[in-house]
Order: sequence, then C-alpha cells, then structure tokens
Amino acid sequence: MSTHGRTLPRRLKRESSSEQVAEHIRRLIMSGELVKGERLRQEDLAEELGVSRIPVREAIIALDREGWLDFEANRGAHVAGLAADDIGDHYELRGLVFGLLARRVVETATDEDVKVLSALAAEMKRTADLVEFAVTNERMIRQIIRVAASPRLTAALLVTPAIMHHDFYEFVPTGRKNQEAGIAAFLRAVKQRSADAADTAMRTMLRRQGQAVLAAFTASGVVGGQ
Amino acid sequence: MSTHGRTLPRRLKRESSSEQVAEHIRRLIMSGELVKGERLRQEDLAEELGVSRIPVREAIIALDREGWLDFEANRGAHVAGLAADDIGDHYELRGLVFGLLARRVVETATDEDVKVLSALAAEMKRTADLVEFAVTNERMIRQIIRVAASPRLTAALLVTPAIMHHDFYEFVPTGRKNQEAGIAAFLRAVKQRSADAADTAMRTMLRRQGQAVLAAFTASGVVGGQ
DNA sequence: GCCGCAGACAATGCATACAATATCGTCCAC
DNA sequence: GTGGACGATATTGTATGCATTGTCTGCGGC
Repeated sequence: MSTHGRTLPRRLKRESSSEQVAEHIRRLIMSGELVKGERLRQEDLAEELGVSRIPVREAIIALDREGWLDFEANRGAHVAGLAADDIGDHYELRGLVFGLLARRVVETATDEDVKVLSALAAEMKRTADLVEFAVTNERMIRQIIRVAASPRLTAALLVTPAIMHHDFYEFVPTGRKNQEAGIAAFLRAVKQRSADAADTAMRTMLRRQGQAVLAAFTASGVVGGQ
Repeated sequence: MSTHGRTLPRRLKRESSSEQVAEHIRRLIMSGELVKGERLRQEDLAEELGVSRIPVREAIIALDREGWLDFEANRGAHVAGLAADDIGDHYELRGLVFGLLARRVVETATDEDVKVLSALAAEMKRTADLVEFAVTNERMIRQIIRVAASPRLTAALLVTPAIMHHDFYEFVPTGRKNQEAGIAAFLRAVKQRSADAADTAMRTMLRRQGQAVLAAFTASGVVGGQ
C-alpha cells in the first residue's frame, strides 16, 4: 500500500512492539541502568515506551526465558542480574560447545562450506558498522551450526541465553577484535583439517571474550560482587 | 468464581493459564500429535482450551524462546520439530555441561552438600510416582548447580531448552532407570573425590538417555527422518 | 499463458477494560 | 507491645474488540 510516513531505515524485517520493548530492556540491563533484583513494573514500562501492557508482558516473558529476568506469576519480574561467576561460566560453557562444533566442522565441512565461511569472515572484516558486523557474525555462527550440527536444538541452546546480543560490541570495546582474530584462527585450522586447533581456537577466543566482557561490565557497574 | 471445572491436583504453585497452555502444547509435540512445520492458530488453541488468545500468545512466545516453536511476527507459529540429530546433539551437549558441573561438585562440595545430594538420590529411589520423581530429579539438578556453578546463567543454559521436562519419564520408559543408575555412579564418584569418574558418570548417563529418547521418539513417530 | 495488482478474507498485533491476586497498613485481641 | 486477621490499594492476569498485516483469489495487461 502507500508508504507510511515511517521514515525509519526500515530494515527487511519489521519488529513487533514486543521485540522492541525486549530490546529496550536488554539495553537497560547491559548498560547498568537496571541492576540485579530491581523490579520491573509493567505499567511503568508501558507508559515510558508509549505502548500498552500487552507488548510489555510479552517482552517480559521472552526475557524470562532468555534468562535476563525472573518472572513469577502475580509477583512481577525482577532483573536476574549478572554476577562475575555467571559470566565466567557462561563463556566457559560457550567455549566447550563451540569447541565441539569446531571439531565437527573440521570433520564434516566440504570445500564449498569452507568457502562460505571464508566469505563471511571476509565480510566481517570489511564492514565498518558494528550492527552489520554483529549480524554477519550471527550468520557465521548459524553457518557453523548448519555445517557442524543439528540446527534446531543447538541453536536453541546457543542463541537463547544470548549475552552476546546485537549490541554486544557496543558495550565491549575489544570484542570485535577478539572475535575476528578467533575466527581467523579457526578458519586456518579448518583449512589445515586440524580438529584440535579448531577446538582450541574457539575456546581461546571465548575465554578472551569472557575476560573482556567481565572487564567491561565491571567497569560499568553492571556486575556487582553478587 | 472460575467456571472451569478443572480439578487438577493443584500443586503448591498455581500456574498461570499461559503456563498451562504452554505445557499443553509441549505435550502435543512430545506425543507426536503436532508434527514439524505444522501451524498453530492462536484462536483455535484458545477455543480448544477455553481461554482467550492472550494466554495462548504468551505461551507461544515462551515456547518460541524455548525452541519448541518458530514464531514470526504476523506469520504465525510453526512447530520446530525434532530431528534425530537434534536429540543426539542435545544430549551430547548436556553431557559436556553436566560433566563439567560434576567435576566442580567433586572439587567444591562440602560434606554437608554431599549429604543433601545423597538424601535427594534416596528420595528419588523411594518414590513411586513419576511426576514426583521428576520433581525430585529437578531439585537434584538445582542442587548440583547450586553447589557447582554460578546459578543464573547455568540455570538458564540448562533449564531453558528442556526436552527433559516433567513428562519426560512418561514418554521414555527406561528413562528413570538410567537416571537412577547414573546418579548413583555420580554420587560414588563424589564420595571418592574423583573428578574424572564423576564427569564420566554424567556423560555416560546422558549418552544413554539420549539413545533412549531417540528410540522412544522414533517409535512414536515424533522424530521423522528430517 | 504468465505476471502483477486490487480487493476480500483470514489471522495476528495491540489497546482498553475488567477480574484475580499480592502487598501493605491498620485495627483489634491478647 | 506483639501477633494475627482484615481490608484498602497496587499490580498483575485475562477477555474482548478494533487496527494492522499477511494471504488468497480473480481480473486485466503484456
């Protein structure tokens, strides 16, 4: 139909209000404006964002399942918060999982697969925009999953509790550099068909990411001493 | 008062309609009544369950985040489905994660912790009711997490994409036996302070559970050849 | 015959309104 | 003065209805 006045960049996929609200809350948590234990009132958020409570509720439910909030029936939603240990464990687990995936990639990837992965890595290196970088990175992750593992459950396991969200690189200054270096090492290992090296590359990268996240979040006060 | 004659056992915690709807849908998927790709219409479900569309929507959002459904804005929700590989990978990853947790338990558990774990294991052995068994099992898992790891992220990572839900043992005949045997082996390892043995016990148990789940789901037609 | 577009229909997205539940202060009995 | 029950208030939970968006069908142009 005729174009709406919406002069937003309007990406391919329009986001629902719920998703925008969820995004907003994630940012509040990552930026430290919402601290652990703090209660979120549906009506306040709704008014603040100019929507009704329905999309707010839907966002809260999604964030509860993603681990950002604790949402108990009739008792409201509270910020789950991040402790230093949480972050360490999170990245240790991610390291385990991606290490396993990396091994699988070495074992099963065809030349064509490798080509696709290389192309994505090059694209990441090329782009200047952080959001685009994050999106490409996500595509890379999906490609790795596609090559190496069953799509659905692995995706659920990895993507769901995503600390590394689209905004991730905004909040963690050295995140991009680490990521690129790790990906490069991983690709080298794949081309040399060395499962051990691929595994190690992933684990190392994720350990460094964990340290960087911890540093960034500690500096900004997002993680307290628990 | 409530018109619904639902005289459910009504446990301690009253569940919201949303959660009941979610539970219902999970069962439909696990039992094979809903197959991969099938579309869920909000209004149909609402009418079928005697609620409005709001709790149905909320359930769909939760299940999307848990990985059971693919929910796209304005395009409805589709059953994500289970492939054989999904299940294998899921349990392999669970094995990795719980193996790590098991190591931590050996390293950090106090005598008191061990006593609590033993008590829970005994309770699991004692109970006849499958639901109670599952609940106790979940308490055990939570206890392990409490002892061994940071609570929040680990819980989010483990609990969220729960194939092993409360009904799990209904659908997988040998599930309970495997679980008990694995727990017993794990506890022996903990008492002997052997991290390797604890790790192995967990991985072995989960590998067996994976095989059992696959067999059960294949038999019932829940997993197709993809 | 095939493609593109307009309109009708179907399904979802969200706002408003009301019901159910928790929380907290107050009062009363002891 | 303390503990517990009761009620007022705040907050969440769900139903209903309208707005928006996607999908399908049939028509006209190429």
